[in-house]
Amino acid sequence: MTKSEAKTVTRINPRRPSGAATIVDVANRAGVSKKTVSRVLNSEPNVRPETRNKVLEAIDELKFRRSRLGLALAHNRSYLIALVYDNPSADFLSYLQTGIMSACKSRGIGLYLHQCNYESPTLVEDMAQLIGNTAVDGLVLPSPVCDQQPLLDLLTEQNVPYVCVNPRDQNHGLSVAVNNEQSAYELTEHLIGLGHTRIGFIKGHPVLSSSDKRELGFRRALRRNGIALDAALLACGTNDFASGRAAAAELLQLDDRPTAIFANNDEMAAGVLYEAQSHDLRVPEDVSLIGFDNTPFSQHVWPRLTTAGQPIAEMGMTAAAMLIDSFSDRDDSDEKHPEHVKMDCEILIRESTKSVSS
Amino acid sequence: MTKSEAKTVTRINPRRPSGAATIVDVANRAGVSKKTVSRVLNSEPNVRPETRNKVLEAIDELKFRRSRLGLALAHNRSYLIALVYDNPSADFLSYLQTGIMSACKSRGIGLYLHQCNYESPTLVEDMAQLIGNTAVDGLVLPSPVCDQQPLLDLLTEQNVPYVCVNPRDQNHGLSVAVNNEQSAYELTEHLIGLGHTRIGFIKGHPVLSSSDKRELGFRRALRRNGIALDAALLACGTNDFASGRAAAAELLQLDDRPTAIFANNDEMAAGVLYEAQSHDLRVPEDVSLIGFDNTPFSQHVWPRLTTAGQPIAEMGMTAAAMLIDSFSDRDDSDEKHPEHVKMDCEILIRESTKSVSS
DNA sequence: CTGACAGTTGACACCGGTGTCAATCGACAG
DNA sequence: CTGTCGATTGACACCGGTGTCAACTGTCAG
Repeated sequence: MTKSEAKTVTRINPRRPSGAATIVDVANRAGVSKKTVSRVLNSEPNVRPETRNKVLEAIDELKFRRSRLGLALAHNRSYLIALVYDNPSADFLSYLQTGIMSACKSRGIGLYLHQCNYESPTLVEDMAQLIGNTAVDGLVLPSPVCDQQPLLDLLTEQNVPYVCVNPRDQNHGLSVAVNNEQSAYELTEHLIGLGHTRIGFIKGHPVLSSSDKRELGFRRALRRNGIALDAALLACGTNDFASGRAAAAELLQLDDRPTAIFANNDEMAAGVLYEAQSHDLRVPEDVSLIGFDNTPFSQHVWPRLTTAGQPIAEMGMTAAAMLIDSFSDRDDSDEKHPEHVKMDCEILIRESTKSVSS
Repeated sequence: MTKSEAKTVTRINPRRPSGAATIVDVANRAGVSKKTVSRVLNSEPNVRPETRNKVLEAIDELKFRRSRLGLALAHNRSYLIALVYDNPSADFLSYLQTGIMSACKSRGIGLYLHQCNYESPTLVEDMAQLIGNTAVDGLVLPSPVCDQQPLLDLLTEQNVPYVCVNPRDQNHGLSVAVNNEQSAYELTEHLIGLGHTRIGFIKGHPVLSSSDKRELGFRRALRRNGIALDAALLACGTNDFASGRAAAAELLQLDDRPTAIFANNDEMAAGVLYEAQSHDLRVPEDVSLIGFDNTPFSQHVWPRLTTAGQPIAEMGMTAAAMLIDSFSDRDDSDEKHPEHVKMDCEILIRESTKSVSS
């Protein structure tokens, strides 16, 4: 039966370039078929314990590791999710990545990175390429990328799952968001509780939904405490240091200077602090200061900034977990995950705020 | 010729789940074989212009995009490189990623992210899994991951290309590094030029090679200017804010206080500044201060810190370009890339340093 | 002794591309 | 008219896994 024997030995694999063993090597070594090895790898039932052991031994001896490529091709999915970001702060990005990767790791999924420009006309085309070429299984979209409707339309059309992080609105997909409005409200309440009534507010970058929401929280706190909003105390910024400085210069030279300033984020608060200190105004003695984000700056500067911190890593982890679980077959299908998760910021009262002494 | 016609139609593909067209769809549409489509995709010669156009049309009509999975399987490479990092600062990571991705993009390579713990006993095993499962084509290893010899041994044994960023030593692989020693030398020279002779130095984290190198540069500058090293002015730190504060507390309470402090990095310099300011010492009037890294903190604090900035994004771009080009087939093989690239930091003289006035 | 049936295993096609090799075609020299 | 040769094209195997289905085994009831 030389003929049938020749058929059984499917192929003698001359060691692939990488030198790693394949499922065929394992099959030959264990004296079984590819399919049986596959059964063992996937813990399928109906494999005789004796056979299973032979296969496991072979796997061990050859240091076999299943290739994600073969798996991917067979299942027509890449076992990869992509983080598509535009230009978040380095700290946000770093924590978010850590969170995402921790969720990925326990689920055997890899993380693919893609930087884009949210206002580029080629954004949709870029993403179509990413989906077409790389066949990522899903996307994590932090603000402001997740607010680009044409992009979301594409994903919906192509049936690619995604999860938004801090989106402007909750759309049909999944989302994880932080309660910006409430946190800004609480920070403002803190200032009011210290006796401040003339509070300057520096708006954030208009494209970020967090800017609107924080301003809403600020306004609600004033309203709730019967403090009229003075338009002169409202300055515009773009979340960067320079715009914070400029806004501060404007606010601090008013005849009736605010006794406290709430900047939409820590980086602008840094600008305020810089502007104040370089004009010999002391924080918090002359002016109290509040930021948002709990950046390293806010923790390291003197005085440390009162601010609010998002649970960024946790958001990343939750977002990735929701995303992956949404397209993975799961047995416990009764256990429904929520589609929209809202998290609270941590309010951090520090030395940059103080009661009005005058 | 019904027979040969039937043979030409290889298979009718009932649209894959993702809905995307495959090379077979294109082939059928254009009335040619898979192989011919492949030829057009790869710009191979010897395809009749007429045929090429038919194929291009079909590609266009079907919005066909070549799957990286098929490519990967056929070539036994993943068209992915991995960035394996432990715990760099968020800013470093963010800029590095941007640089790497820009080099990747123009070469059609994707970026895979992997966070690890450089001192974990499972580091090597983790990496073996990454290589075995994901089959990444190469690795970018920033310090201190690139200083783990067992890991490098594994990569060498498995023949996986890698590039080190800021390694302790230049080994057989590729590397991109910044001239830490020289930059620290120049910063110290700057202080000496301002008349400082009692200069405190706060060492960095011992596991990072940059710490040693910066200290060497500091010492060389003293030596070169005939200033004896006072052991009391040498403090230990671990590159974080708290250790910078602690070291500053130690240095600033000396009877013969240093007139300047050189902290191994900006975050520790932030600690020094905090400690000084909270004890009513003014920077730079009472003590000059130097950091390293050009972090946002150093730019945003008042006074802004004199520091040195690494060209991080450029380093990332160069590293990724070297790595990818090292394993990509290139026609212009005469054009040799260097294997070890050294870059210079930008020395940034700002307000935190001032001549000794006393 | 026979048939039904669950447990176990393997042959084969398939996923989406590329590499190899042979077949076909047309032009041109002998 | 025939042979040679380069240009063009397609059939087929392969990369590393999984899904489908049929075949084979052994046990047990009828």
